[in-house]
Amino acid sequence: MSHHIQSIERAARVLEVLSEGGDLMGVTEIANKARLGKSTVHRILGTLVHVRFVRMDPASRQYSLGYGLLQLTSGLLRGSEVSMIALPHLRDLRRKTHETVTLNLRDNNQRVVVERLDTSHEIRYVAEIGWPLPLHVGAGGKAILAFMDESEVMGLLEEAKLSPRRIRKVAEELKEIRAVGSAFTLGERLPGAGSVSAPVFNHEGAAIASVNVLSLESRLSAKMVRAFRALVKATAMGVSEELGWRAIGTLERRINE
Amino acid sequence: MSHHIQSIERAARVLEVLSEGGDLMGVTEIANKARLGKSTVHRILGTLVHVRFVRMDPASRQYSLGYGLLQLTSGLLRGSEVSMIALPHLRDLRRKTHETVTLNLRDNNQRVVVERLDTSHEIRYVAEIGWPLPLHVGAGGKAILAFMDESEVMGLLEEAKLSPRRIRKVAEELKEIRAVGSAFTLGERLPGAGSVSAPVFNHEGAAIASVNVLSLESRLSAKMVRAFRALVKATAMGVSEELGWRAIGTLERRINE
DNA sequence: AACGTCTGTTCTGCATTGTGGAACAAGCCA
DNA sequence: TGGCTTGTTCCACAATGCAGAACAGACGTT
Repeated sequence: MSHHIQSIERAARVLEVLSEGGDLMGVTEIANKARLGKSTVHRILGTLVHVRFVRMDPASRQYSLGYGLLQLTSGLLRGSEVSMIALPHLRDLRRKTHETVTLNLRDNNQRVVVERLDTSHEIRYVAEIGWPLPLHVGAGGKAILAFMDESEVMGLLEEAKLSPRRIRKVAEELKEIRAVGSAFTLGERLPGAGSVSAPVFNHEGAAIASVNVLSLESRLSAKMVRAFRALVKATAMGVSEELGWRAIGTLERRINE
Repeated sequence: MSHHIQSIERAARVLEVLSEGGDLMGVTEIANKARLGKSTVHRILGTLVHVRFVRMDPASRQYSLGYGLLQLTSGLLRGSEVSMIALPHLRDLRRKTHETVTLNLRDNNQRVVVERLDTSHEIRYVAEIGWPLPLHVGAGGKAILAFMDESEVMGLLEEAKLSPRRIRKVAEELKEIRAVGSAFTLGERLPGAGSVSAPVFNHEGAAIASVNVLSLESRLSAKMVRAFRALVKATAMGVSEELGWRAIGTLERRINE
């Protein structure tokens, strides 16, 4: 059984620490936060600087993330077919809702925020680009979960160590989501926040993403939720169709499963 | 003399290959392009998947970049103070020019595209976010170079292995740029493309970035170039001032040096 | 269906490579 | 100047990652 390469895992730890720190950091500070030796971190930083993943300010000898990382992700971020197709639809959705709109992509047993258009409102819902979120918490996750294989969902929920009764509860919710075609949660991931979501299907009919409208409990009336549900569903369907998903029959078949 | 850590450099090579490939790739394909052994690449990929820098499609056993990288850069991209301050100004500039507008940040002896707002025109100028570009090629680089320390500039040009007469020519251009406060190049980096740029100064008066308007030779008249020069300069100055740069005197002093 | 030929994965002994403590150098503040 | 940081270098040891070859699946061609 080939174990993982130590130095690469450590380098990743260093990068994480650096990204959380935000500002410039010194070698010992990084070493402490990453729980590694000073000289080890020094050596790692040296090679990370060399490959431009980390940048060093020569004057203060402090480190921060480098632009080599940007170069890597530039392809990832806008290069993803789904993102590119979805973007105009998302803009449209924000214009209609005046709320923050996001696109989540499924990534194995989690979801990742890959696109975000901010509301013009003062108070904003937090959902940073790149952040991984669980599939079983929040509307954006459940919208995807609801259209995944039953067995896969169960395995995932058990792995997340939910109690049997919570699993039953989630299963109920997923059924409801399948029936309606959209998900709505209130304060599930963040207290005081509410979100409405609908799944995006690819050409094979797999739920690969979700379109979400994020708002605040205080701004949401029952009437608005109804309106958002319709808008989000329409948006997600628009994206799905452009991805080659044949709308007629498929969703209905799944809904009435 | 501590040399660089081999496995980290190799991991970086693998990530680069993956980012260039764009699509999903198999182990052997990656191994060939990175000039590494198959089993080595396999091991590296395993740990990169574990830290979420790489994602594996379990069905096809093919690899692509993972969203863990996005998480790292989300702070880098929009977190940069300069980017955040510049963005509204850039939007304004695009509205006025109807051309692609970019922001380049100086990164040691190169510059990096950190922000890009696309033109609505069909034909677009290519400048991907995250790409590193030389400082001595293109208006966006020269605008920065023109306001750097003379000795630093010379060292940089020699390191780039320019011939003495080319160095002289560039020095002439930089002088001209200092006199006017903006740079204009035609087809220097890309044939048929033209760009107009102006430097952004931080609170210490150092040229840390440039604002650029990118267009095509066929769309540019002398009159438009004049107009763009003024607009770009005004935009860059607006950003500089918000960064704490005191406009009065400083630029003029540098210009009349 | 059985074959050849691609894939990706696992194994194993060897030596290379990375490790970490301690020693060194360089700033900074009192 | 002295005592504290900090970042950097050194070096001997052994743990760690290496490469090649063997293994196992998946195609797809005949």
